[in-house]
Amino acid sequence: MVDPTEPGDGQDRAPSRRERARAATIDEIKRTALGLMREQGTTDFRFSDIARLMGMTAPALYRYFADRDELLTALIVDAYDELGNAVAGPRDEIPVDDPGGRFVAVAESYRRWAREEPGRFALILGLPVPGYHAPEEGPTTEAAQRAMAQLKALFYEAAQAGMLRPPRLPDDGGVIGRLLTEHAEEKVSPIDGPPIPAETFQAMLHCWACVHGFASLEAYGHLDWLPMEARDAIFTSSMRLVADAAGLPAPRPA
Amino acid sequence: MVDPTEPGDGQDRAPSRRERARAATIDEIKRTALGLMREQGTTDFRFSDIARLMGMTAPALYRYFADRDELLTALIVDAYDELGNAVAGPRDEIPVDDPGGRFVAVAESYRRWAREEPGRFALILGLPVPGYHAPEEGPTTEAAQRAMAQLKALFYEAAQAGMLRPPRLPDDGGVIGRLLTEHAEEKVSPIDGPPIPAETFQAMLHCWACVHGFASLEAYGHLDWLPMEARDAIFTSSMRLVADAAGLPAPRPA
DNA sequence: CGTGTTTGTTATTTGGCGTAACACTTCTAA
DNA sequence: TTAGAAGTGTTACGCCAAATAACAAACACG
Repeated sequence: MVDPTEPGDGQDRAPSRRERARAATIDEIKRTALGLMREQGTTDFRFSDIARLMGMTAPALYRYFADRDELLTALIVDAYDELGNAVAGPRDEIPVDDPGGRFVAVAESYRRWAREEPGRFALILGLPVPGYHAPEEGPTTEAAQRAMAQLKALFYEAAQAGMLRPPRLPDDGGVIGRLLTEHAEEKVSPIDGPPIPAETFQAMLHCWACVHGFASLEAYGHLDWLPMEARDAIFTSSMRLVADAAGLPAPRPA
Repeated sequence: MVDPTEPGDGQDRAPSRRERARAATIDEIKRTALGLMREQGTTDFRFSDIARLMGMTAPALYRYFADRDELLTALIVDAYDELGNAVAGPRDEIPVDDPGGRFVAVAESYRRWAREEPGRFALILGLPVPGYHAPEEGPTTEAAQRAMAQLKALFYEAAQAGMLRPPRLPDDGGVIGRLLTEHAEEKVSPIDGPPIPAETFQAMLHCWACVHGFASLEAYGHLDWLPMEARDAIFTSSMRLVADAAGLPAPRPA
């Protein structure tokens, strides 16, 4: 049985010795694969290399993952979750009544994660790995939504607290608002909450695009010609600007 | 001889019949590879597939490219050049005294190119293809700078024409300006022109990051859940905002 | 027309993915 | 305690693509 679902019946009993060993092996495989990705700077890795590093032979890995795609799917889900955690952690260290500061925290940790994990960043937010076919409607999309929800939550809280000015973004004749409410109502709302105003949603996308642009340019080395200090300063400056444009109050100085 | 350099001596005589045939074959190989990339949506392609589509056998391709990396390098250089042309064309259809409009034209064509050519976009602005090792200081960096220069030129012209307000970006204590002038003087200036003020350079990076963020999110399908009209409207709105923040005048209505 | 170059071929090596068949360990139940 | 089932590993193998070697045909040019 390779299928990791259905751990018995519906009940979750204490994991047996074997189950623990299996989980540990799965974890070691994933960690080894990540190590290879980091080492060679690509999303490519060889089953045989993973096995060799673990002191096993390649075919043994197929006891744990049906094929390369299944391992990749697992890595993608993990990566989304970790990116989500990476931005949620620093965000939640800033008080809720400082949404500007919370946004800057999210932006900075998004960028840091991208820079520290370019391979995994490319895995989830770049072009799919050659030959990889994502499972339809699968766990990857859910994981992506969970990660995205961390940013949404920030704006939602700010709106709830009444700390969100109307954004500065032009919406000639309310076209965007109409389109968003017509076609994508359910996507616009964060999980478990009333809808964000369309204009705020638009502002959030603007912020995300800008953060993501910096993060991906930097992750792939396209800003290497700039000294790190300058990159830091420029990034922070840009983030303050987009936060302001989105209607967030200026971050409170720490 | 596979080495494409040294076409005789320094002189460029009329290309002989054989040279023309060779150039045509090289071109066909590249076009076939691009077709495969577009078709399968990845940066991966098989030499054997290219050869089959061309009615040849795989080893014949090695007469034209020493290995997969050499073909990739050629494709990367081409892609940079075409991206540069793709943004320069629409830009130059807008009058020089409308730099805001010229920026929007650049942004829109950058985005369109990314959406239409996600594979090539990933090739140049994403994570390197598995196993690919770029030649050091090679033709790829030069091509990248040529493409980037198209955006620089826009800001340079606007500054020359005195149509550039100081950007709205905060630079506390002029840290960014100092860093830029200290460390990256030559990179800040466009080719063949006096230096752009550091604050304008910063604004340009802000614009680029935002354009690139939208473009890459969309190219890899992360905005597919939004209807195209909404994406268009939101993108345009964001571009107007960043252009304004960068000190460009509002685009003149066509 | 003969010689050397270019461009193609087929045959072969190398290396990774994935499967098959088999061996050893561990858990479970009579 | 012990037989059998389930789980985990192994070696041997088939397949496919990259890249090289050795060879054959077409072409350019004296």
